[in-house]
Amino acid sequence: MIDIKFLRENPDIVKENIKKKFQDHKLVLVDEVIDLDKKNREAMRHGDELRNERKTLSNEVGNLMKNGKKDEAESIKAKVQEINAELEKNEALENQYAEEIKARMMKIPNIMDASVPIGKDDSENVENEKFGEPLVPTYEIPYHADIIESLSGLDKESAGRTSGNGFYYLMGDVARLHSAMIAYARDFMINKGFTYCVPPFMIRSDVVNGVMSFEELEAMMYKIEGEDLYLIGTSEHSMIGKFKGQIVKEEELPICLTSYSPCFRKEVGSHGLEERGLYRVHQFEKEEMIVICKAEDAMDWYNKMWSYTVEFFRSLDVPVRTLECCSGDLADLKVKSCDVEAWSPRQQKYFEVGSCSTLGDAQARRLSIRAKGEKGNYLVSTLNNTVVASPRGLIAVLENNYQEDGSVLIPEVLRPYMGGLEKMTPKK
RNA sequence: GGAGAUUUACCCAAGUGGUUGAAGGGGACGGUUUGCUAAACCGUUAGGGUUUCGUAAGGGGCCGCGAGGGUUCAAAUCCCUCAAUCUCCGCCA
Repeated sequence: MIDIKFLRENPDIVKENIKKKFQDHKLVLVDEVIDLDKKNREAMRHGDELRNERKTLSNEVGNLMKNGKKDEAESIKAKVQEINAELEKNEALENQYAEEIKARMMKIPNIMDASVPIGKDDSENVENEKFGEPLVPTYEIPYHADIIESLSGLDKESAGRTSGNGFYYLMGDVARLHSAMIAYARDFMINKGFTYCVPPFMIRSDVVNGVMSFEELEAMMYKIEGEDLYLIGTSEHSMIGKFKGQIVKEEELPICLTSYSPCFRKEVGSHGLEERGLYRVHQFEKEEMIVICKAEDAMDWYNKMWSYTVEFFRSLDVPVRTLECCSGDLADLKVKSCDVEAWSPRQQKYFEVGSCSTLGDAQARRLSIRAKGEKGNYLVSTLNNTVVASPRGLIAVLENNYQEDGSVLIPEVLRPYMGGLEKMTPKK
């Protein structure tokens, strides 16, 4: 959500930005908003006048009553009732304009950073940089679910019975490795100076509506029956929601938090669930990082944040690359975003394990998150990024550390979390 | 889950229908006094959103007493719904 003042003063920039995102059908929204905004301000001014008049006259009624001039008071009362009738009509108009403006503002995309590459869709995303040598082993790497099964680490059949498709039981050492990664990610971020946080795993509808659109909500969120609660799809929801309507002190910035949570997703979107694997599932666990900072520091943090994820995966001997979201693939709320992708030696290609975004002040405007500074209050910038999500991160580690004999080496940094175990070997 | 109490500014707190344009403390800040500090005294300290006038400095208007509705000529004050906090009971890891 961009600033309506900015739109008022720079309609051409807003339109140019829409064109760069190949959303030409939204161009008309800009002029509509300008027109509605004008009408709305007119209505507001009229309403203010009426309210002012009512206040003055009501006070007069009080004075007249005190002095026993009942008849005069009655005639003024009648006058105020007329004003109220008009005010009611006018307020309906004010509300209508405000709603129509908001509906359009929600659809107008955030102004992208100048560095975002122009492209129509995800096929035109741009590889920024590779980290680590993408190894092509001389032996075949099995499908990740088969690796996990060979290590007696997976039971999808039982999960199917208890919960249905998209769920899984992780078992034994593999389950432990999964938890080890999350725990290591937590400590990794704490060492970067982030504050660790375990947030609520359910949030109310007003928070959900603040962090995502209705369409996204329908596609992702599980609702608790009979309660005003949703299971979170990522801890970003509760972590950013934490600051909804708040004014933080400038000296507290930047706020750097790292949070653990399970994540629940309906995944009713285009891709759907995978039959066998653990790549796309209804439930996973994630270590997340969020930063709330001043606008001028946002780009520095953005670069630091994705590089933390790169560093994290490199410490697990997983080759990665960063893939920048092109204009057409960039979500409307974001200023700039890139995915961190891990190398899959089986598929000989990279796959997404994390996503780093800077949203400028758009999210803060929507949720009203401000900082109190010397020159007054201002909207903060918000950023979020994945440290690691598992099982997806688990897949990357298993494939990249798979040995010819079917065993899997445990990356050194994870061994302390595995009771010193160095290697997982198939039972048979 | 049940019963009761509470929610006003940085903190405490007065305020049950009409100069509340929100009292009074505390704290903070500024000043006087002072060799310095403290004390005392004086002063300042209600924000936030938005709109409008003005080149600007600045001045108006509207909203704002947990949130949202309602009653009324008029709401911090009366009514309803919701949320949070505290106490007790129940239940439970």
